[in-house]
Amino acid sequence: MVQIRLTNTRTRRKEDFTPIDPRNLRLYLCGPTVYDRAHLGNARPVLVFDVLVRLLRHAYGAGHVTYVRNFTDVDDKINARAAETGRPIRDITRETIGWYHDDMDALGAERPDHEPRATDFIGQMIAMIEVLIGRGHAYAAEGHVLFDVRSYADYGRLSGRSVDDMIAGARVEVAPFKRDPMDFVLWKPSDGDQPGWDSPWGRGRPGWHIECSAMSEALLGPSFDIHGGGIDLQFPHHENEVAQSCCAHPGAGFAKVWLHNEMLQVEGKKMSKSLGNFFTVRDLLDRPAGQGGGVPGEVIRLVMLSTHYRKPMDWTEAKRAEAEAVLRRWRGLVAGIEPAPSPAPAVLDALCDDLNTAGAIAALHDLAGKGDAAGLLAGARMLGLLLPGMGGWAEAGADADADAAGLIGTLLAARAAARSARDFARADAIRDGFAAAGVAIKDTAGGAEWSLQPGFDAARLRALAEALSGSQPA
RNA sequence: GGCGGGUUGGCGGAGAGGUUACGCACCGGAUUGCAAAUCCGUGAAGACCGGUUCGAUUCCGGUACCCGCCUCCA
Repeated sequence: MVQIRLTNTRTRRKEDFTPIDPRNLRLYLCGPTVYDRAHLGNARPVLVFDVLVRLLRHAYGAGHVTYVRNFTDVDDKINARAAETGRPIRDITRETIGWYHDDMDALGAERPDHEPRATDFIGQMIAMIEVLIGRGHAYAAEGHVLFDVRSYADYGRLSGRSVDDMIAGARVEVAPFKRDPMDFVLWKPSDGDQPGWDSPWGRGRPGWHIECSAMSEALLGPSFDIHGGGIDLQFPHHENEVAQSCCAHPGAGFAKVWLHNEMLQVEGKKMSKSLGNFFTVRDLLDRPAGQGGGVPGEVIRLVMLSTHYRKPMDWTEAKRAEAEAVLRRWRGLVAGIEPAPSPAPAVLDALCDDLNTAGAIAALHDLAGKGDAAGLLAGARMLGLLLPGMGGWAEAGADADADAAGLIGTLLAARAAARSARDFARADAIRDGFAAAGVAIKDTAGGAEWSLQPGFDAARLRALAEALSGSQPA
C-alpha cells in the first residue's frame, strides 16, 4: 500500500495523509438540508467521500474509520416549505431524509457510521455558543448571538480571503446590531410559528454554521482527520466552522485536512433552479422511457467518478451512454467470478494519489483488456462499482416481464430456424424487428443472447410476432 | 473589484520535464451468410504569447475565454 496523498485546501497543497490516530480515523462531510430531493450535484461529494472511506477502510481496517454526515433539519428553507404546503416540519424532514437514503443507496454509497440531525444537538450548540461568548468570540444583540470575526485573527485563512477585502466588496446592507459587517449569526430569535428552542438569549434557533461545529465535536471530538464538502461551501460555511470550533477549542486544530470537490455542471453552468438546468438524482433514476429511460445508479456513479473530484464536471447524455456500455461489458466479464483477494496495485496507486478515480478507472480498463476478471472485480469494488446487488439492470431479462421474455424466446427460435433453412431475408427481418423494438441480439457459439435496450417497446415486439405468424414459411 | 478553478487528440479524460495514458468514436484486419458482439491493429492532442532548459503539453511570467464563491437574507 502506498502513501495516501490528499490535496488539503487548508495548505493548498497535495500532502501525505497521516491519521491522528490510525486506529480511529475520523471524517466529517456536510450533508443536505432536508427540504427537497437531492439534486445531482449533491451526489458528487457523497460519492467522493464514499470512495475515500472505502480506501481508508482498506488501508487502515474496516473498523478503524468513523464517517459522519449530518442532516440539517432546521433551516429557513424548510420553514418556507412547511408554510407553502401546510405540512408539519417534522413530516417534511422525515420524508426528505427517507428520500435521501433511497437515492444515495441507489448510487451504491454506503451509509455513514453516524447521521446526526441538527435538531438532536441543539443543547450542544447552545453550550458551544456559551463557550464562545465566555471566551470573548461572540456577543448577544437583540435576541441574536453573533460571532465576532475580528476576535479571530485567522478568519479568512481557509478560503484565502481577508476580512478587509470582503468588507470592501460587500454590497448588502448590514444589520445594525452587528459590530462588524462580516460577523455571522450563531443564534437567531424565532417567532411563534417558527421552530424554536429555549436558550439564554430567548426562544430561537441555531445558525447554519454552528450545527456542523457542534455535531462534529459531539461525534468526532474537537480535532479530527478530514472534513469535506463542495467548494461552494468553502466560504462562508467552512470558514465559519473553523472560526467557531478553533475559538471554542484553542489548540485542538479542528479538521486536519479539508477536502473540497469542484462543482457539477450541466451545459457548462452550475446546476441551479433559476437556470432551469436542475434535476435530481431521482429524476435520473426514474427517467421515463421516452427521455432515454432510467439511468441505473451504478451508471451515474461511474460517470461521476470518471472526472477527478477537483475538476468541474459536466453531466452529459453521451457520458451516460458510454458509462452504461462499459458497465455492461464489465458485468459480462465478471459474471460468476470471485473478486481477487486484493485490488490491483495500479488501482490503489491511483486512488492513493489524491483520489484519482479517473486514473483508477483507466487501470480497470487495463485489467479488463488483459482478461483479468477477478482483478477487475476487486478493483471496481474499491470504487463501489460492480457491487453485488447493483447489477440487476445489466442482466439479460432485467426489465422484461415473463410475457416479453417468452415472446423473445419464440422469435429467436424462429430466427434460428430461418437461418438454418438459409432463409436470410426472414432471419434478418426478425433481427431488424428486434432492433426496432429495443432488443439487442448477440450471436454466440452457444446460441443467441438478448438484452433490452433503454428504448425497449413491448408493443413493437408483439407486432413483430404477429407480422411473422402471418407469413409462416411453407 | 477580491479569491479560487478550468482550457489536452472528433468527444470524454489522466499522469509524467525526455519513452503508448486510458475509454468512446473513426479507420484497417480477423470472425460472420450479411450484421451485431468480440478480438487484433493504425492514426489523432495539449487555448495564445514569452521565459527557463540540450529538451515543456508538463516548470515560471503574461494574455484570452469559460466557470464558481464573495455578510443569515426576519
